[in-house]
Amino acid sequence: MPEKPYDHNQIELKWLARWQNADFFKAEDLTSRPKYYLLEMLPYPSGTLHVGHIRNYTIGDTLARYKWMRGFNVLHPMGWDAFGLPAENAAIANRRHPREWTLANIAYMKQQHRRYGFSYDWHREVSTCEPEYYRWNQWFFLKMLERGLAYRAKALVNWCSKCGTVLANEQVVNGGCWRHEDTPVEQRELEQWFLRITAYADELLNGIDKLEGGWPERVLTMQRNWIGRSEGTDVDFRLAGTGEPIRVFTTRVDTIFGATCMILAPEHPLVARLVREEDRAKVKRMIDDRARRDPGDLVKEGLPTGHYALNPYSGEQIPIWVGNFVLMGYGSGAIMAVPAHDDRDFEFCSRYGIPIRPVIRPVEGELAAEGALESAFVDDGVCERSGEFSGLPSAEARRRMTAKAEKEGFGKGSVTYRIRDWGISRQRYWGTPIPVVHCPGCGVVPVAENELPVLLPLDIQITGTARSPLEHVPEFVHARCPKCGGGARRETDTMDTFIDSSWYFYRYCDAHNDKAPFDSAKIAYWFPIDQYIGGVEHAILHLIYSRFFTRVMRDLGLIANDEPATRLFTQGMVIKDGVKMSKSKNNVVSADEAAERYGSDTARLFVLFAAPPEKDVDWQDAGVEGMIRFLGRVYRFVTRNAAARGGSGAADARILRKLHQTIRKVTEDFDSRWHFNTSLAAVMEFVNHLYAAEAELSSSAMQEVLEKLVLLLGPFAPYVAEEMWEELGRTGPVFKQSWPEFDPELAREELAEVVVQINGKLRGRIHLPFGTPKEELERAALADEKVQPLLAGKQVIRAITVPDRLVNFVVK
RNA sequence: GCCCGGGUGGCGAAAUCGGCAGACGCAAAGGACUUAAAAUCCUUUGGUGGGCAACCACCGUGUGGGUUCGACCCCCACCCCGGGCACCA
Repeated sequence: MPEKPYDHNQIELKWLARWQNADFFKAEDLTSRPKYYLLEMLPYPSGTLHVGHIRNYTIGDTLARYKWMRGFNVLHPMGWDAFGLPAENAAIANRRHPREWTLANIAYMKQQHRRYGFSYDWHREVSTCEPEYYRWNQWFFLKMLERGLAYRAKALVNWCSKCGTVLANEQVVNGGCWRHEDTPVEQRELEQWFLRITAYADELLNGIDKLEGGWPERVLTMQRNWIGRSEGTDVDFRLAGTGEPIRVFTTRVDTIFGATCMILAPEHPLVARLVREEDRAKVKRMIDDRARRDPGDLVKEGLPTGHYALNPYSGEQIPIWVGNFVLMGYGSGAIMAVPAHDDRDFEFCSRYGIPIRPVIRPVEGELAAEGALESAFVDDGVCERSGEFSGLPSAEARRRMTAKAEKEGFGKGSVTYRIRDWGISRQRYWGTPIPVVHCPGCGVVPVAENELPVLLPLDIQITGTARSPLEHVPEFVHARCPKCGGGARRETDTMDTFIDSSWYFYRYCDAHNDKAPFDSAKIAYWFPIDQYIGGVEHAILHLIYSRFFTRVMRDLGLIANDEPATRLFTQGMVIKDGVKMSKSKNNVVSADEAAERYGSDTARLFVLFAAPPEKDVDWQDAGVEGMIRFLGRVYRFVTRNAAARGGSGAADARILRKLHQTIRKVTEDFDSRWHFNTSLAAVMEFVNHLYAAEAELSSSAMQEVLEKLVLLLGPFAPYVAEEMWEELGRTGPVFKQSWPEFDPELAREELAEVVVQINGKLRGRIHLPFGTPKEELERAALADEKVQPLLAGKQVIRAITVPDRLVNFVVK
């Protein structure tokens, strides 16, 4: 049969049409077949996919197809993270409704997904901006409210006085408003909703140990640091004069005799009272300034209040300052400054001439003289000048000093976390309405469960002014109080979109349930996720929130698993010309362009072949050409040999061995580290061998080789594999065939190649049967014609032999 | 500043357990086919030196040390690149 040219467009469009309405990738709930839940992070529907997205989904799709071929019941869903600020910005810029804009983007991107042959079960598609989805956000919120996991508190927000609106953090550019860069952002205090993630801080931290091995180490490290557990001591100093307590948290209570001042965060509640009238403006400036600046280039500044605090251990009076580097959100918002033993305090106190008093000496060394330190001594050591605690090692002093505080009631041992409660209020339109009303009589009242969803009104003008766009919609704002039936004002804040993505993967298991977020039995079947794939940029927020939601849902009795996913894979980016693809750099390669020019099979192959999936890859057109060349090479070979009469058969054994070695290599890559670049290299190498042996293969060997080759390529290049499968006269989609097994006997080389070294340098190779005993190996190595002359006149001191691999002679 | 990654040909990379450095692909050069070109197929391709040649010798995985019969791989110090965190008391 004559070969056919590889026309990728014709092939891909043919199968695209055939697959359009097929239900190929439907996952079955609750079967006895082994399940495999494979998930890629759902995208924000920004408008169009580029080849960076394609890489992410190709990694997942290739694995999904392999698992199908391995007989798994694969759940491979896709959805849309469809709420969010860009839709609102687009509305302001183009006068297009966020919903309309979002839905159009989704429709377009879905076609792009199909064009690439991604094997999603579209029956389970989830779009987070639909009431069918977000009503369950509201439901979870109510459950958390009932359990005290949702609460209101005052918090600072970014405010632009020109827009008259709240700014999201990403709308703050260099300390100014994104639309009015000359207008500095101010900090305003607003009542906001929070979720009590800190209640789970310890559990989230301890759970990390169990993810070890399944999640990348650096993600786990980032999460540990983010939670930031510190053990220390709360100590109440007393305000001189009134005696009222001022609490500080310290991990180094052993240094407390060296405290030479106390510093309050500018937002600390006492500051308003203690600071002199004429300094109020300075404090306000400190607060705004900190919000605007990179924390890196903030210079430590302070302001004395003129008041004093009493150290409960020494009775000493120390001055109280306000300092811009003290954080209100951590500990109690007040610190004791021990400049001799803390770098930050050292810097601050040096600047303002506050005494620096060493009270810890190195274990082997002298206590530094007062004022003699060049920098803080921050290590543990031995306490000195510390009253009854002098002479104690730091750790012991901490224990005894904490015990004393507890006994005398001025403090206690304490654990503090860096992680804060999750502020979920957004003064935005395009998000999930928070389901509560504000009643003048009853206060904050939750909407009844059977009243959900609180629908986001669609008739709205988005102008970018006012506290929140929803405030302009009277029929939304005017509500009845569920408790007393009187008039009430509906909450106009919407939820952070991280809520949407914190539990969407549960919804995939039961996407159309209108009675509950999902059926728990289905979750029990599918969960936990076997493999989650996404960008490392979500290592902290999305993945911690998801772990938090999972635990809340477990405690609500809805699910049994503690963690959402047993394995996580973070893939690298696709870059172009050495930099990240972005619209502003004008170097974006669109998914459409790649598919039209090269075909989606080729694009898929390139992103897998260019580097292992965890590394960044540079999109290079020349490299892509190489992949289309390879597919053409395979395609022509298969088509011209599909019905060939067959040759001598002289190469049969050799090629079949190579075939089984190739199957082994590809299978091992799938089952271990997903280095598809080496899998594909092995297949290419095999094809190179086929070209060399084409005339020497018997017809039966050829048939077997062609069939297995097509199956091997199936997960990587689904279109051309399907076409070739048909050319071979076979029916049924490739991904429903069994993955080829390799036979270790057939894959084995006849003879082992044993390397001969002299003093570690390669000098020759000998070929011997596998399992040749050591002595014989050495005898053969000595007899080798290349080795022999080099050993003449030398004395062999030792021979190191690795069976079937190597002999190394150590000579003098 | 701290914590992770990483540094291998002209380029992307491979070497999975301390045992043949550079598989596979790109680019480049040469050849075959063609009126010609494209496409395709074949060959060569880490560096230096030598040989008409098959080939031979030496050097070579960021730098400098170390461990080892043997190091891209392990240890110590340093340089460079990328990422994350960054006043968390």
